[in-house]
Amino acid sequence: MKKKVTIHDLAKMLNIDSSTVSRALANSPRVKQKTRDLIQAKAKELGYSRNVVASNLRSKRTLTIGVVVPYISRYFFSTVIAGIEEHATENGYQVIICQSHDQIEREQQMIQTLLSYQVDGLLVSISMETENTDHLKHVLNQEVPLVLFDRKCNGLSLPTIHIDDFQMGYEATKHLIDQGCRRIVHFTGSDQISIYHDRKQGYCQALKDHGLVVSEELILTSALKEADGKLLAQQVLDMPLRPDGIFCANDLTAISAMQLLIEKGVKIPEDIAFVGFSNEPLGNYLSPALTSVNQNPKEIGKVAMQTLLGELSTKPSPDTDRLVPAHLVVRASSLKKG
Amino acid sequence: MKKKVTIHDLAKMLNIDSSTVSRALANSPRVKQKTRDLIQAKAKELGYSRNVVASNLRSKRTLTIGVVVPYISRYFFSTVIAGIEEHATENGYQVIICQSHDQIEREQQMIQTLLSYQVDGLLVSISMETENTDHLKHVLNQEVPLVLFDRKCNGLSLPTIHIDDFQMGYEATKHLIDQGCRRIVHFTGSDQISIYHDRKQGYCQALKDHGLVVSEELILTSALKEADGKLLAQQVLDMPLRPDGIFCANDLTAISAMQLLIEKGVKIPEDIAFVGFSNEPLGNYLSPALTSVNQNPKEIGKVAMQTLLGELSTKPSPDTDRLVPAHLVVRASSLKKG
DNA sequence: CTGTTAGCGCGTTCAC
DNA sequence: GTGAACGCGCTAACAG
Repeated sequence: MKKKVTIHDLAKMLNIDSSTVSRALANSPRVKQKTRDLIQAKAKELGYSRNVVASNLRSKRTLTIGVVVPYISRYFFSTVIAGIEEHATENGYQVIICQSHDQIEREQQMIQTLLSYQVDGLLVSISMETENTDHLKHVLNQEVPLVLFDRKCNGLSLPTIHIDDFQMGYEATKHLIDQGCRRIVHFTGSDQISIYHDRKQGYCQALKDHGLVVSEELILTSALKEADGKLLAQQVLDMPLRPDGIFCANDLTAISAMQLLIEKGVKIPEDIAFVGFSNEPLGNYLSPALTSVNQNPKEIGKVAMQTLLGELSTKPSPDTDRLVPAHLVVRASSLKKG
Repeated sequence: MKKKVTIHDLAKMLNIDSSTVSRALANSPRVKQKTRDLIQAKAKELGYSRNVVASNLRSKRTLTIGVVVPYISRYFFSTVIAGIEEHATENGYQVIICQSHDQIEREQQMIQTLLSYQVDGLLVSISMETENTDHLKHVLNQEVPLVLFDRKCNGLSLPTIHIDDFQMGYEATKHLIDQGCRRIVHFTGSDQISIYHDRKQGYCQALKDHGLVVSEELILTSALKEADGKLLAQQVLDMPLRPDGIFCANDLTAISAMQLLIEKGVKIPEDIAFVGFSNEPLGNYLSPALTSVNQNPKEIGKVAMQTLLGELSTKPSPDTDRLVPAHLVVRASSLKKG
């Protein structure tokens, strides 16, 4: 019913110029306090609301940032987004969220769309498929700040927020060793993907540091999809010499692997101890026998947004990477008694 | 580096008018195929990308819809959003997502912001606190289509997407009765909130239809926060006559209630059978003893978006509510053997 | 088929 | 302190 009220409407009613109204609404000190109050009162009275689209066009900033993640409904990502969103809102920024479905083509298209929306900055967790980085370079050419999180990008030097994957791989493995495990399997993903690469390196280093040998047949590589968990677990059960520990570099896979083990009557951690990555709230409930690496997704989101805000204000980006502290969540019932 | 290319740049280079360029890029048949091709080729060559903000200002539509949910990181909502997003993208719409944190104040503010962004439509799951609906009326006054999902709004007649809560409450309770339960507790929320009201009605009706009495002391009301689960479960254990079935009208609460029961050594379903609401992937993993109502969140998102698209094209909104089919997920291990 | 004109609503000069 | 004028990039309306 009510037509949209513009600053011109307000101006006419008060017999002043629209630019004054504009300034008053922006609380500019260049307009007398009295007229400011008057204008703001009238604005509220008429239910005026600023047309952000017009404002954006003129001011060439949208106070909007774009976020691209593989899947919004994965707990890790939705929690990262919650962190981003909270911190963004506090700083007056809006957030537009897109899913890439882990497909580079969609990722490229979404980023292009976000750019055409004139977003002020971009927060991206690149897809598993992403090897070609032309679309990311394109973003930089447009001088739009870009911060990555979770997944690092090989070719390009970009600020990236992630946990210390090497360190956590090391700690996870050390935990198993401390529990008395001597034959520890590692489920990993493509070595091209740096998070998996690094976690594996941490695993290897921990073994070496504790006088254990790194054996290739204990390192099982897969796409780490949910279904892979059961396949991998079965592979472990079929091994002639049964392993006594598993470190899985991925959350979904860890869960489904544990499922199979439990179904098959394997006692965890007595028969095989298990360390996975966190998939809260699953990790909280699923199995008290699951030790996991808590990646702190909300914190990752917060730090990512902070970093982007930094880029937004000052051009120089000194630090390339920022590590978010992660830690092992060990439950009493996940400890071997022996 | 590269400055942003505008249609004027293209126009000058090709010695034609900018409006022709505009039409060509919109693939309007009013431009000769040949010049269209020429222009589009040049556009691609120079890396032109339409300034959507300017376009929106002029065309008075943003092809953007706003979504407001209590918490983005809850599985139910993030999955609804995934459904919305998929269907929106397919139809050329962008999605902006906001969290209300279940606070009416934030909800009002977010909706106001989205309106100032000139969104073409709004999809809202109202907060638990929402009783005053002025801000929703305001949306309608602005003639912006508004569709609710999950939570219904009492005062206002608005298209709302939800499951058949009465029916599911009935089925859940009937399932317990069929398993041999005779003393069935119901965890419910505020009777003001229609989903809880309806689920409770279904519970009551099922009892009556099967010759059981509705007993007030078996109906436990709380805010249904996560922490309430444990409190409620303890209450059940403390009852002089121990119940043999529980129907919980909420996901988070169901999970934490089960947790406590399991901790206390209660055998589910042998001692007490349990039906909750789905919180996938939790429901899949947590406990094979948990029967739950699958609310089909992705489908809810899809239907919500469809409904909104309908409102977006044709003004009349005939149907006020749309029910999304839900169903009980019963696992073999959740059946009482007796 | 294409060009011309005139804004969309707001922010930013400049003068005053 | 305030107002007039202009332009952001694009598109609707009307010519021709």
